[in-house]
Amino acid sequence: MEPIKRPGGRSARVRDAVRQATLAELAEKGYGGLTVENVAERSGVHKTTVYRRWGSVEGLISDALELAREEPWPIPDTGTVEGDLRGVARLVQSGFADPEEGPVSSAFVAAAMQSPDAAAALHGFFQARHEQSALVVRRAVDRGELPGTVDAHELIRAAVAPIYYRLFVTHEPVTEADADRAADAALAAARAGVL
Amino acid sequence: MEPIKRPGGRSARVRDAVRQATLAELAEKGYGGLTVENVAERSGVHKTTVYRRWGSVEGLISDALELAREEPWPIPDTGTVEGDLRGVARLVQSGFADPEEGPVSSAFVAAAMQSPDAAAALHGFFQARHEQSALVVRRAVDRGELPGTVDAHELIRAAVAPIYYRLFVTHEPVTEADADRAADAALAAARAGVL
DNA sequence: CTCCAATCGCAACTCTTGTTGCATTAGCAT
DNA sequence: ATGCTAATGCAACAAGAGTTGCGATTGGAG
Repeated sequence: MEPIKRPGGRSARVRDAVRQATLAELAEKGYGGLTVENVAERSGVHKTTVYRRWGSVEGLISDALELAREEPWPIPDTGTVEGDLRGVARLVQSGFADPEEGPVSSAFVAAAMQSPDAAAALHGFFQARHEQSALVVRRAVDRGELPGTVDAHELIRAAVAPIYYRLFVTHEPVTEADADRAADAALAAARAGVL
Repeated sequence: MEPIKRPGGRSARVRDAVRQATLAELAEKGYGGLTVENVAERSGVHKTTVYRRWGSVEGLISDALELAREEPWPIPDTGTVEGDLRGVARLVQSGFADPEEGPVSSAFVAAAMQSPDAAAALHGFFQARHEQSALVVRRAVDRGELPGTVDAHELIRAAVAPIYYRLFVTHEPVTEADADRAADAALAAARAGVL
């Protein structure tokens, strides 16, 4: 017989405890302050077990990322592309500005830069996000606001990229106005037929 | 008398040796593989000295960043905004694709996510880059290709942001076509008066 | 109910990272 | 040349991260 998993057993409890502890630690201390040992202590799971199952800080984050991927996203539906796209951009901006959510999301990005596993997990995460966000574009095409030739994913990328650029590359402050401008610019490009 | 510096003395030699070793290590092993001890050994400087003057891996990178900031950038001059903007975007894309330069630049971004000092240094670096790149926009305005109301820095940001977004956030491959498209989209937005 | 395999807890250990006190050297001033 | 001071080298140490072998516990199968 094949090795059977024990979805409701101790393993699952341990896993949930570690995941929760990871997120709590991340929210408190950010990526730089995340330690395998701290997570172990906080979760009540022995450090050896955490090392064996997750291997490292990056492993912990990769695991947490797969959780985050499942959560649906409140895609805005304002009736116009302008409003919807701005809504998406603002969702990104406010998410990182939030003192609880921000450090966790930032940690995901940071971890992905140092671990191929985390990078793959983050790639999947954003693939899902882009897929969900594409709905905004499809609705716009249906309403005749945009030509059917628009590349939905590319439009979304252009709408949010400047926010991430400011946050993680140039380290400039990001305001709601910045989010709106990025969305508007992407939309203008799409209307011009470039995206 | 005030403490006098010794610009041509041993301190300067040590500093140069460490800087060079840092860049070499970064190019070889990337950010994750950069260690104070390795840099010390490679540079021939004792590890205690490196710890005292640079403090940590992030300190080493911050220092190297201030060097990189000085280096001028080959701003393209093709005669048209399209060409110039695409040139800037391609410069970014090819820089990160380069097996020598890429890991070093990526390390700068990674370090800035974990150290306020490195973040400040990177902020200054990009401020300088944006300033240099703005020349492309000013020329375009002079030629009448763009309205004088264009925000040069904002246009540059929009032109390169999608590249960084792909590289460091979504971890998608980045081609020359992607760079061109980002530049074109930014330009279309600027022409529409959004930037 | 009993047994068995997988998983976890535990303690001891190693290895790497970073620190500290002191001796030594190099560079600049006089 | 010579003395003074800052900077470096050195060795020993402290702290923390990660590993390993073994025994204990868990939860499912028969």
